[in-house]
Amino acid sequence: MLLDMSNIGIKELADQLGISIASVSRALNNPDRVSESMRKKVQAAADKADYRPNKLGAGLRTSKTGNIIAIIPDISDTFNSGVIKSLENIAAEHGYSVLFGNTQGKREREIAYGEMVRSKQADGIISFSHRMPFTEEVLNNPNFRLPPFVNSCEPVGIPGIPLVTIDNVEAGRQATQHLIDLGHTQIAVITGSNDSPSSKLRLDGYRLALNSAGIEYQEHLVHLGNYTLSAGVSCTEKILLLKNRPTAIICFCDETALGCLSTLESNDFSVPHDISVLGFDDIRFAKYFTPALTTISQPVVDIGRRCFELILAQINEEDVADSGVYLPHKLVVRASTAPPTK
Amino acid sequence: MLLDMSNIGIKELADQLGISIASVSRALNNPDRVSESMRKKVQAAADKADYRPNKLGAGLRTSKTGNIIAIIPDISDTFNSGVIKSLENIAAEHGYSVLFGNTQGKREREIAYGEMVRSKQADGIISFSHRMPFTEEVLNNPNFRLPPFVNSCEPVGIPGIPLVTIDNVEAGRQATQHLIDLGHTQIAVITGSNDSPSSKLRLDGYRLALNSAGIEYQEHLVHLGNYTLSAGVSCTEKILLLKNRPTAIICFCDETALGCLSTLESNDFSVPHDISVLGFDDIRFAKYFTPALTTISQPVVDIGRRCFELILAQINEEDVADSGVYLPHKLVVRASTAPPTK
DNA sequence: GATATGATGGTAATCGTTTACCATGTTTAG
DNA sequence: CTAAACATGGTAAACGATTACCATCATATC
Repeated sequence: MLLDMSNIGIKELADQLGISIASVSRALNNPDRVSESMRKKVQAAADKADYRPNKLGAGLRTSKTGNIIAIIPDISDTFNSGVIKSLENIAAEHGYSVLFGNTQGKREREIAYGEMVRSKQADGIISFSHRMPFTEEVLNNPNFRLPPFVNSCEPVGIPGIPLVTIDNVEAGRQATQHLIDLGHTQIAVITGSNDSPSSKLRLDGYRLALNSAGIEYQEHLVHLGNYTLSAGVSCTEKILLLKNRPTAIICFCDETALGCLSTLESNDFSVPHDISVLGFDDIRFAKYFTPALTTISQPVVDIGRRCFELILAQINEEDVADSGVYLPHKLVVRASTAPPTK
Repeated sequence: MLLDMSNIGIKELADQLGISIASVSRALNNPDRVSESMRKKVQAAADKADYRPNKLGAGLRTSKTGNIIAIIPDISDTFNSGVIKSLENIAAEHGYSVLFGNTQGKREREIAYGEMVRSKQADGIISFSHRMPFTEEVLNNPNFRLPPFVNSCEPVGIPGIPLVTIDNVEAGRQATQHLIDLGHTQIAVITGSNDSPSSKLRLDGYRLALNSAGIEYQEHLVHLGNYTLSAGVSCTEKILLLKNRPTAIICFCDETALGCLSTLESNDFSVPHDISVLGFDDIRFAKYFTPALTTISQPVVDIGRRCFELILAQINEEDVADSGVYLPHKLVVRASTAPPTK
C-alpha cells in the first residue's frame, strides 16, 4: 500500500471518514471531547494517511506559532551556541521550534527580530543581548505590552523580565580569589565589551576580592575587551608592555583567554610559570588548550533549559515576574594557573 | 503622538483610510497594481500605524512561510555554526528566517525536521547531513515530490539535489601532498565519521597523493574518527602506540586536530619537530592553537550564501538540477607542519 | 415517567491575508 | 465620435485549521 503523498488536509481526512472536520480536529487535539471509538478511528486514519496539520492554518486561528526566536549577537560564539543547542533540544521536546536571529550587534537587526513576534512569526523572544529589541518609541508607549521574553546571561535592566544567568559578581570574585590564594597580587583583567552587564558584574567581583585581600585596585591593570579572540591578543600585547607586569591575567571569556595564551606563547612567556591565565565559560575547547585552561564553568545546558521553561510559562500566561534564576557556576582549576614565581 | 501598539490589522488600516483591504494589500505588495497616490497614502498610513502584516494569514493564503530550516547534526560545531551564521545573514537580507534543527545525528529528529516543510513551517530544507530527512517509505513513494532542498558540505547521494561543497578529494590530496613535499612518508590520518562522504572523499585524495608519490597505503595509519575533539585525543593515543610512529598526522577537522595537538603535547611530543599536524576547516581558533595549525580552509561564508541562493531558486521554482557547486578551498600553512627530523 | 444532565458530533464563524474577477472611468486608436 | 484597451479599486472567495454554539441522544434523578 502506498502512502498518498499529496499533502492531505483535514477536509479530505474528514471526508474519507464521513465525519466533520470538527471531529477530526477534536479527536487529534482535544481527545476527551470525543468518544473513544471516534478518537481511535481518526487517529488510525490520520496515521495511515500521514496527515500533518497545516501549522499556518492552526496558528492563524489560535494565534500561536510554535516558534520562539533567539536573538543572539553571534551564533558562532562557542558559549552561545552551546546554550542555543540546549535550548533547541528542550524546545523540540515540547513541540516548539527555534528561529534564530544573528544580529552582529546591529541595532536595526535586533529590532527587526523583535518585530517578528508582532508579525506572528514567533510566540516569544529569548535574547542573549542586554539591549531590548524594540525602539525607545515603542518601549515607552503606554499601550505596549511586552511579548513573552527571557534574557539569557545578560540582564536587560527592565524590571519584570526574567533573567537566566550565573551570579557574575560571585564568579568574578571567586576567580580573583583563586589567584589571590595562589599568592598573586598583580592581577590583570581583560573584560567583555563596554556595555555588557555581565562584564561589569564580574569586574565588581574582581574588586570585591581585591578589597577583602587588602590589594589596591589599579586602573591600568583592567583592559577593555569584547569577548573575542582578537581582544585577547591585542589586550595581552598591551599588558605585556606594562612596566610592572602582572603575574596573572583574568579573561572574561575563554575565547579571549585563547588569544591571550597564544600571545603569551608567541612572546615566549610560559604559562603558568611566568604568568597565570584564567578564563570564563569552560567552552569545550578549554581543557585542550596548552596549557589546559583554568576557568569558570557556566551551566550551559541548564541555562538553555531554564530559558525555555520561562518562555513557555509566559506563553501559557503564567506569572513569571521576578522569577529570574541564578544557576550555579564552578571554578575549574586546570594547568594555566599556579603560584607566581618570585 | 503615540503609536497604537494594539496590533493593527489590514482591516483597521483599510477602514482608517476608507478604502478596501484589497487596495492596502496591493499597495504594499504589488505597487504597480495601484495608482501612485494610493501607494503613497497607504504606505504613509502603514508606517504611521506601524502596521505589520500577519505572516500566518499571508502564508496561509500564499503557501509560503518565509522560513527555511537548517538540519544540522551539531550546531555547536564551530565549522557548522560559521556556515549557519552566513546563511542566516543572507537569508535575512532576503526576508527569510532560518529555523534550525539540531539532530545530534538522531534519525527520528532528522525525520521530524523533514516533516516540518509538510506542515508548512518552512519552505525548504538545507541539510548538513548526508542522510535524507525522510523515511525510506516516503522517499520511495512515486508520488513523493522533493521540497526545495540543498545539501551543504555532505553529498546526500540522490541525483538532482544541489550540493554546495569544496572538492574534498582535491583538498585531501593537497593536504597530503603538502606533507609529502616536506619530506614525510609515514603519514597518519584521523578521519571523520564512518558514514561521512566528505571524509571518504578526503581519504580518496590522501590515497591519490600517496599513490602518485609512490608511497604505499598502510591501513594501520588510518584511524576512524568522527569529527570531534575527543576523537582527536583517542586516535592520537592509538597512533602513538604504533611501532613505527608516523611523522605527520592529518586530521579531517580542526577540532580533531586540537585534540591531537593537545594529546601530543601532554605526551611530550613537540609539534612540528617530532610530529607534524594538519587540520581541515580553518576554524577561527586554528591560528591560535599552539602551534598555529596548518589546515585546509573552507569558504564558510560562501558556502552559506550559495546554499541560500540555491534554496531560494528552488522556492521560486527555477530549475537547479545538477547545479551543485564546488567552492575553492585553500591550504593555509602555519606552524604545525615542517619537514620531518631524521 | 418526566426532566435535568452529560456526552457527543455537526454547523458555521473566525483568524488575516492574497488575488481572481468584476465594475467603473479614462485613455487611445481608427 | 465610437469602440477597444487600459488603469484602478472594490467584492468576495479562498487558504486550513480551531472552537463557540447548537442539536441530538442516552443516562441519571426524583
